[in-house]
Amino acid sequence: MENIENLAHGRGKVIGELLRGRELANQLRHILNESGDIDHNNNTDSTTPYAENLLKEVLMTFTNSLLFLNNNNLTSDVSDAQLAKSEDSLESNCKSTSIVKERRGCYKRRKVSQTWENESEKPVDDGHQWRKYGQKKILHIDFPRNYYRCTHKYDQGCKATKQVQQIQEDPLLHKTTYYGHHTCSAIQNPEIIVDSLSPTHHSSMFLSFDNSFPTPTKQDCPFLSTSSHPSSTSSSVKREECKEEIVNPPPPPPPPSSSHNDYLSGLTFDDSEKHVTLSSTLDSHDHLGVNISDISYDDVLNWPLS
DNA sequence: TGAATTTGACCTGC
DNA sequence: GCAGGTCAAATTCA
Repeated sequence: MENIENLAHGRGKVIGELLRGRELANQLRHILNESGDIDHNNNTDSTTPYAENLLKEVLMTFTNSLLFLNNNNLTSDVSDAQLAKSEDSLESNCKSTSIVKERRGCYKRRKVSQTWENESEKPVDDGHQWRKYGQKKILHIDFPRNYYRCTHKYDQGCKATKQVQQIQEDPLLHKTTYYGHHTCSAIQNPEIIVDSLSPTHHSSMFLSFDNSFPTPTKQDCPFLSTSSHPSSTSSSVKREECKEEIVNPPPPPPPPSSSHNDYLSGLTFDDSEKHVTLSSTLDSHDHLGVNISDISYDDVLNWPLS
């Protein structure tokens, strides 16, 4: 038992380090972008493709490592059906809304849910809008735990919540635990512009963002969806599709609206083929072949892993 | 003035 | 009975 806890703790550390590495690489990319070393629109410097490829490889290494760890980190102990069942039983206890009003606190307490965690030096902006609904002092922990729910809990019935806890051993670190998945269709500022069709970069994907690091506002853009829709060539259309599909945030639990759940067991990029191949631990039909023109490279790089 | 946060009370699971 | 999760009134903020 203790070994398991140690393993989990060690993996958390590794994930934290990888996240930091990816973050630093992103910062480097941002700096290069600002200095003009990587100019996707006016790329005449012969060193630029090399630097860019290096950055891509670094970021890909971090991402793949995180994916691998994350794939083993998801704690979906209970099926959606079981969750629904338990929720139904709880709902049945709340007879009517009038009673609920009288019985303050008649709520669905989360018993076991699908969770995933993230540690970062500061609370991460995962692109979703959260509203704080509680703060609690936890036993033997100096720092209070903050409770957040999705802003669209009531207007869209989004059940996603998260808890943010400063880590006692390292107060600079914040551990964010996510519960449930977003069913709302609102994501902030997913300014993803896909420029994969650049004639001078037929084997690369180029992206630019209106938003600047470290705001990871596109994390939940679900390139893991089956992308059954026709490929889009317009970046604005791409953004809309992202908004439409954020009901399926990648690493987290399987979305209810998708027949293709996204517990990845593997992910490979093939620039020459412009394809991202996603392997799922689920049924064979869940193996996804997704045209890269539908997927932004940085969607992968900014997943809320761990 | 509406939205977000704070905070004590309430409720559930163990 | 205790600890933790959620509610909702009060308060603060933009």
